[in-house]
Amino acid sequence: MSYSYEFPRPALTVDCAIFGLDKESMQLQLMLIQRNLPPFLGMWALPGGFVRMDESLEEAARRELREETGIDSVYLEQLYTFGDVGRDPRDRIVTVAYYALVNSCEHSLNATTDASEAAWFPVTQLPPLAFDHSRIFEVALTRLKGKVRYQPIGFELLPKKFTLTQLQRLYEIILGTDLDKRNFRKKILNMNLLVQLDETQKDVSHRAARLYQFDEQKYLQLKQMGFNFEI
Amino acid sequence: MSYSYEFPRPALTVDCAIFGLDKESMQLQLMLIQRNLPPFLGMWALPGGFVRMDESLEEAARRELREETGIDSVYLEQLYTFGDVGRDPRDRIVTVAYYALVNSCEHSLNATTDASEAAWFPVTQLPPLAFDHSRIFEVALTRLKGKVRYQPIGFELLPKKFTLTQLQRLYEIILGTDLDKRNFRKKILNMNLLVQLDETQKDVSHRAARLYQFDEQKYLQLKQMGFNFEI
DNA sequence: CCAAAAGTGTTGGGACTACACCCATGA
DNA sequence: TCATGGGTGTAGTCCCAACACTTTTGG
Repeated sequence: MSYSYEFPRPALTVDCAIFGLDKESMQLQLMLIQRNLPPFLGMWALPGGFVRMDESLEEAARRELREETGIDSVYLEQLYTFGDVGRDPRDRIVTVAYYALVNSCEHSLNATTDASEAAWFPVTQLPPLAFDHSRIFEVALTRLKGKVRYQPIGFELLPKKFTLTQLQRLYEIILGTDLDKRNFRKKILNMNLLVQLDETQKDVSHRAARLYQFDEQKYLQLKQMGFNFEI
Repeated sequence: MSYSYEFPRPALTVDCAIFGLDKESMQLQLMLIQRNLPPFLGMWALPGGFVRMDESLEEAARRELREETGIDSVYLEQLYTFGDVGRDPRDRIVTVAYYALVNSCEHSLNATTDASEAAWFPVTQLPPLAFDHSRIFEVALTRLKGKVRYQPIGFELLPKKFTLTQLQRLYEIILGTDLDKRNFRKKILNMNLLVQLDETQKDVSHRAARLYQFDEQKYLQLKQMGFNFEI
């Protein structure tokens, strides 16, 4: 192993695949920004940018998220690092991809401060993406589909208080299958991870559903005792 | 997003956590090399090195594996990218960590061509490691323990032909639990992923066990039909 | 009173766990 | 013949899937 300065260095960026859930259409959505610089000028891309020398990778991802979309403090997890030689036409650029889950699609976009256009797209109708960002998105979606089954990260896509039907719909959307209502409720309630609130839905024109909240503390306790979350 | 050359660049390396299985002791082992350059001169470290401009990350990992340990064509998977600011005392260095599974501890070391010392250590008795390599190892071991349950990667640690008892021991070692012999055999054979060979063990001083082989083709077929491997 | 979603139990089948003895082989 | 691991079946339990009707609320 030799010293670093003997070698030319690839540039290093972070990119974020940000997932949200649209309440109306109950569709999974991805946030994209429209590029205002070449290459791929005018095309849509994952938010991202160069890693600075004085910040960790996750710090860089959070900073870019904030700067480009106004999103702050969300679930964020490293996804994969993409470093094929030709993935950027100008230069050798390696990108550390993250994925993020946010719980209110509408809210976030108002906070956008950056000049570049940011918008949500249903994951089933994405525009062509710059660089290898389609590939990154696919890996992110696959990871989300896989992880949601054995880690309680789905809650990150819902508001703090939610109904069991919303939770079930969420899983149906992500997993792409229908779930039995009674079995789903039995299973999820038996886990003892949800606290039932003394509140109900408002403004619905039918019987209002009970609201629930995810109990992270209890989950951490149970996990240490060997409990396994599984949908 | 701006152009890359406006920014100073972190250096980029790859590091490999290489797991093997010692047949005699039936212990999980990690391959380390002894550093012959500062920093951490003389300490043990994961094999690794700088990523070149004309090779992908996985190519870099395979090249370092070959150069430093003589290991060629093994199961290799990207693990995680470590980029905390202070992880290298000299310079900002981001490393893309991989983990590898090899199926014959003994064999591999003879092929070592590099000057640096390479050796296997039981994962339960590792020496202090350079940089944040202990942390990388921990993440790798956690990943291995998690993944081995729902993906048939355990076979990568065994020779092509193996006995059911060897396979069971492997799982017991990695998962850290005892498994029931009859239940284990029923389960694994019911998956129809193993082909029974017309061969038996040699050179054992007791009844020789049947040899089996993992059928990758069948696994890929079954996976596409929605089959889920699970131990 | 109608529409729309909320909420609720039971049963059968399949999978998993626990468990103990005989067999083949080489020394 | 003995020591060592190889190889095998059954019964009880638990979990999961399948399945349909009544309740509440607002319009």
